[in-house]
Amino acid sequence: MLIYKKSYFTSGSTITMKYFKRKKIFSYYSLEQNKCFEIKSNTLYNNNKSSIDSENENRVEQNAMTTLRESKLPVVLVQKLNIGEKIYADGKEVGISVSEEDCDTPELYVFSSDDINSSLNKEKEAPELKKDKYQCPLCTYVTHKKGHLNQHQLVHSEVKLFSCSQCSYKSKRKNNLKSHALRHSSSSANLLECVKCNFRTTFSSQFKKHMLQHTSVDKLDCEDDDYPENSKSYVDKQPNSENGAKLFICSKCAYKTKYESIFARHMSKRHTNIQPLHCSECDFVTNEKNELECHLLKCSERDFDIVSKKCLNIQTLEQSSEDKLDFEEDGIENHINDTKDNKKIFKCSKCNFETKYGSNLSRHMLRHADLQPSNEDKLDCEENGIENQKNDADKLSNTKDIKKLFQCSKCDFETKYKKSVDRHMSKKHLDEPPLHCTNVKTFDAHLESNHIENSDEDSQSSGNSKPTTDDTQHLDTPSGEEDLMWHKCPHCEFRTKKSQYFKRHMPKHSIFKYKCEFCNYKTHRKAFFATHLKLHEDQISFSNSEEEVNETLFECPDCSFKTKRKSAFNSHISQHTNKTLLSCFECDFQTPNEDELDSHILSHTKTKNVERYIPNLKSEDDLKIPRLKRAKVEQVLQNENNVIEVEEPMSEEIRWYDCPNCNFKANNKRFLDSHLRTHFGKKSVHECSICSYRTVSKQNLKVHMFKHSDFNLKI
DNA sequence: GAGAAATAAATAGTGCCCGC
DNA sequence: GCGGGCACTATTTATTTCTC
Repeated sequence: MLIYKKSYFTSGSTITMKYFKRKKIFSYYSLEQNKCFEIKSNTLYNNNKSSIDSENENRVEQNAMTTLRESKLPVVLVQKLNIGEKIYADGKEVGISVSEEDCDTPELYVFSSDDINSSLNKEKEAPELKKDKYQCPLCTYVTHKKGHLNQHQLVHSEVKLFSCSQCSYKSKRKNNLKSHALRHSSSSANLLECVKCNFRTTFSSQFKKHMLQHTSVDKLDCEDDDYPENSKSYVDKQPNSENGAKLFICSKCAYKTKYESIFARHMSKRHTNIQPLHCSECDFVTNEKNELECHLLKCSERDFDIVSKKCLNIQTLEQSSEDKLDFEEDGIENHINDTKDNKKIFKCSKCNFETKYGSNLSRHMLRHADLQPSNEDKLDCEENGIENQKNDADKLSNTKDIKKLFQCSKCDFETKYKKSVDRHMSKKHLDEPPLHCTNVKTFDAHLESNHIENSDEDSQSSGNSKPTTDDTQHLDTPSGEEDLMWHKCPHCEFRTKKSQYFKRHMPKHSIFKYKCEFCNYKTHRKAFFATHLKLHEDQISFSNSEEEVNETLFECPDCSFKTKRKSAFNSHISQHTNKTLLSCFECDFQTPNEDELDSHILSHTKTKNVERYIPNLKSEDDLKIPRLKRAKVEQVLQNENNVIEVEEPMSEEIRWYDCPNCNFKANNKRFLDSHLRTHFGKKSVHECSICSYRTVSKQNLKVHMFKHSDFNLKI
């Protein structure tokens, strides 16, 4: 998915602008207008993968230049970055170094000019709301110091200029890199050890936090009193010399300066017992009057913000009618309580699992990654996924009632498990007649005829529709009693007091009208589908390309990436593995997996001459060709003529191994296992001896085997 | 398998100080 | 007095560990 990136630097008076190949637009941030701009490029790349040639690239630059100039925006292209190059603007060094990684992308350009400088000058005034107050143009951050604003604006930049020399860590800020560097330092000088327990850390903040656990801890904030008792009182002026220049050296600390006035200020600020100024609102103390004034202003604003934000939260809850609608369905009271208490609930998008800890949710999600769900569970997950998407859109996903129960539609039975409801239904209500509408034979038939086919997703999704007379006369309670009766879905745990919401829900159990071509997502609502399609924006942008589309859905075992294109999948996988992609000589097929390449090449070998693959045989290592091809080469070498048509590999006698998770077929079990690792990662696969079930988890296999034992018992 | 807490690490806000 | 940088620290996020 394309991310709308913007980078903004004030320290170097430069602006970075990124070119998005797929969208064919330039994106940059305008200081003058305080917003991001997109500029379309007139030059279209070919669909061929290697089409970004230098000629096209230059044309894109020229077009961008022209567009920029015509737009009269304060940006002029200086140059495209190359690795290791310094950046100059109008003959002057701009003063920003860009890491090699960022330079290495052809999409990154740097712009600077006098216009920008003038804009920056304006920027000095523009964000200044009033004296000593600066606001970030990209967010709501406000500070009273320009330096802090500069530092803050690194948050909006993606460039990490400070790299750790010992690992891959990069930081936007030098001081954070310094903190990080302590991780690599094993010297005891940086290690803080608790004298009352075995706790050790290199972080002073964590050390202090730890020490608070020892209730009898002594005063910790005593840095200012740390001077040795036997140290003599400071000497006001202690001139010394360094390289011939006079130096004023502080006897109380390591400070030294060649300026007498500055030395005097240092001594007065750092080593004199002047009366500190206290904030009346908090514990803040300072020696400087202007600092106190600055703090007081901030302190009062902070209190106001806290109050206003709380009010805003409640107001927001009450404002949106659509939100209100969903609150009713999901439990508005719990939502409000959770919001007020600021208790975050992490919910699994594939099942009903909920936890207060994000880490536990991450761990739980591994279960879904390990095992392919059964059809029934898959449906449940999809439905929950739809609900969650809806809730995400309404920012309610984390605020639903923790005790979400499955309820019997015919009695008060409730349980946490859907299967328990099914079991309950089969035992308790199997003989009972189905729910009847007053006007139709069966409840389901009634729903189908009156509430599914006639439903209009678009109008419902807008939230403006009102229940028809037909709706209310059937499912609602008599006039005036609507809010007293729950409408319970017979297929799931959903229930609502509003017939219109019930009507909107029921089509979920009908045939899904909208099916995503990029993943398994299905929905009956057009609005949801449109929202979902945004997840595949990048893939959609390629929908008209000539790239071959595979019907199989490829899912990354390491993240949530999904795609129908094997090439895209392999390209993505290589990001995790950092492996070099192996290319097929015959087509554009690429894979980091040698076995998979072998398997793929079989599709070409039907009528191909081996010489095409191995034009000049040397040694196997030198050739670095897949094993399968090497085997074929050996056959060729045994032939006297050294030129032979490759044997037909697609023989009917070959046994094919089908992947249970996709349409992949292999004529070699090893290839299938290799392929299965694309579903399960690099873990070993455990197979069921009775059926085709396969999993990477030994424990899962054990659980699975109970199914067969259960089956045997029934027999 | 999951709840809960501890620990580690990254990130960002800000007080403080210094050079000019 | 201003701008910039450093250092401290609170907060957030990720990982590990203990326990049931």
